[in-house]
Amino acid sequence: MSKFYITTAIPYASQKPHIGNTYEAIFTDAVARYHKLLGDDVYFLTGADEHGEKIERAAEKAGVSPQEFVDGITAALRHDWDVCMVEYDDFIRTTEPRHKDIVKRIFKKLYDQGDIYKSAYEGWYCVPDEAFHTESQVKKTPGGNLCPNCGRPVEWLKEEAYFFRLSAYAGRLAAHIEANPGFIQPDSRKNEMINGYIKPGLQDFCVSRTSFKWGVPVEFDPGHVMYVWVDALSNYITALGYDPDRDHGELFEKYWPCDVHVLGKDVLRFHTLYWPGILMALGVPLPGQVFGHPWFLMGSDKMSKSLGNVIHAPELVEKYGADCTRYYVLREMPFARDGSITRELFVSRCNADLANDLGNLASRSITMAEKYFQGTVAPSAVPQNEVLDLCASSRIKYKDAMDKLAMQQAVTEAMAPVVRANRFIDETMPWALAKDPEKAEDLIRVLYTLLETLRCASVTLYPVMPLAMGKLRAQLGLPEVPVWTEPAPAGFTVKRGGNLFPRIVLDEGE
RNA sequence: CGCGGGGUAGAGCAGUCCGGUAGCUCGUCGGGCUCAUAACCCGGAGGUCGAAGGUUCAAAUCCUUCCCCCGCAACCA
Repeated sequence: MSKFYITTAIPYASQKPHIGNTYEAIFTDAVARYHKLLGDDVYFLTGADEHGEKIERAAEKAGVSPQEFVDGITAALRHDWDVCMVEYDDFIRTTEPRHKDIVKRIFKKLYDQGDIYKSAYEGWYCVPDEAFHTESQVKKTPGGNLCPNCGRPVEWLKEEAYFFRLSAYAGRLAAHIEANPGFIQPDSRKNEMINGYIKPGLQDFCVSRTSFKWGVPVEFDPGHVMYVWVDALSNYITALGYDPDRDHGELFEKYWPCDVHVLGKDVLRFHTLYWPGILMALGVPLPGQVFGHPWFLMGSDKMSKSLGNVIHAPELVEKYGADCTRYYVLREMPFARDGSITRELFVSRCNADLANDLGNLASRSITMAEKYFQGTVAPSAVPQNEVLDLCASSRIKYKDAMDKLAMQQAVTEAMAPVVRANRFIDETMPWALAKDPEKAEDLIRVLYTLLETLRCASVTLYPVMPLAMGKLRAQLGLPEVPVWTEPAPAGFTVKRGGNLFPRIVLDEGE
């Protein structure tokens, strides 16, 4: 049994979660459950990034304190994770003392050893937007430079700030990426990191601000609070009890280095450049893999509040259930390209795959087992045939895909035997076999094949749909929670329950 | 000449690395079956594979040029 430590990025608690944040949590949960299935000792961390200027301002606007504000957002996050069956081992909030105390000491240590130094941040500043812009970002006009966002004039400002000396680690980082092809996934993103950032030369990045207060204070320099990077990224080790000065906690010793950081492609840069830089400076081993997942598009448009096309996971869960929601997002998101979600696609996918193929296969198979054998199918010998061969080969392909985090491929593989089994019923016509007493043995083999196919699917699809697969397994007379090495049973004793996946019928106007 | 991804049947995609009768899912049309959740199974129709040129016996696939869409562009959650 090997250990497996996996994390999501910690969503920024400035607004309620949308399907993108939830997707990440579901994906990570599915990978974690897959490793539990294999028998690994899994630790799954998620949390919330609760500091920063945006939150400070959002709270002010809402008329509450920043802490009250993030309490509300984080409660919403945890609620969404819960209804989506995301079972994490720990949820870390960057406002918790256990995090802040350690982050302060990490910052101090990095400062003391010269990896963090004081300098000034200069740039074009838009006063109304309260935002800095680079030379290349501002719009140059004869009348002066303008803000790229609002079009108002910007002014050159200088702000005292601390910087992390990332440039000092560029060589080691490039070598590490070179030597570990799996470190950054997918490959297209890795190339982007190398060509876009490392080759042109890594620059030091800003780790403190004086323009807002809602953050972890830099204790040796009042007026400065930590800017996101050191604060937020450190959550992956502070949650495990990392301590820069003393012995680390038991969890850290057991689970670090992290096996996989799962995060959105938008923050891949910070996790593959900044974070390893910080870890190198601390003398802590680097994570095994950083996976930047793509995004969900609303049809072909970017999901955004201003377009008013944001989908929230709990809505889908309430209407169609956690299993369908999880199945859709995991089945529909490609490995390296953006996925698409609309109500129509959702309903179509769930009906076709879950209600028609999987649910219906379970329904017709179990019904026949009860009808022809009073629920007990015990073959004299385990049959061998094309369908069971496919179960075996799909299982191998599923595992390969899962190990590469190619979830869409894995789910498709898991479904292949289900599709084949439906055809098998038409080919063998068990209802005809049932009328001929001499064909009793054939009928047993057919039904055993069907039930065994369902069992195989209940194993591979368990990480995707834990609730429904648990129910299916109960109907098949199996323990609700499967293990990867579960042998094919000598026979089945089944009991029909309700439909696993009722067909979704859209109401008028939906 | 900024970087990356994409343009294949009504919709969504695979195939492109390693050229050889253009495939999958949904939809649609026709048929079959009756175990099942109006589900399942079989078959048909539907594509000049973004455009042009080149290499080749043969190009969605290789080369050149161009057009269009999307994302990123260094302190951005």
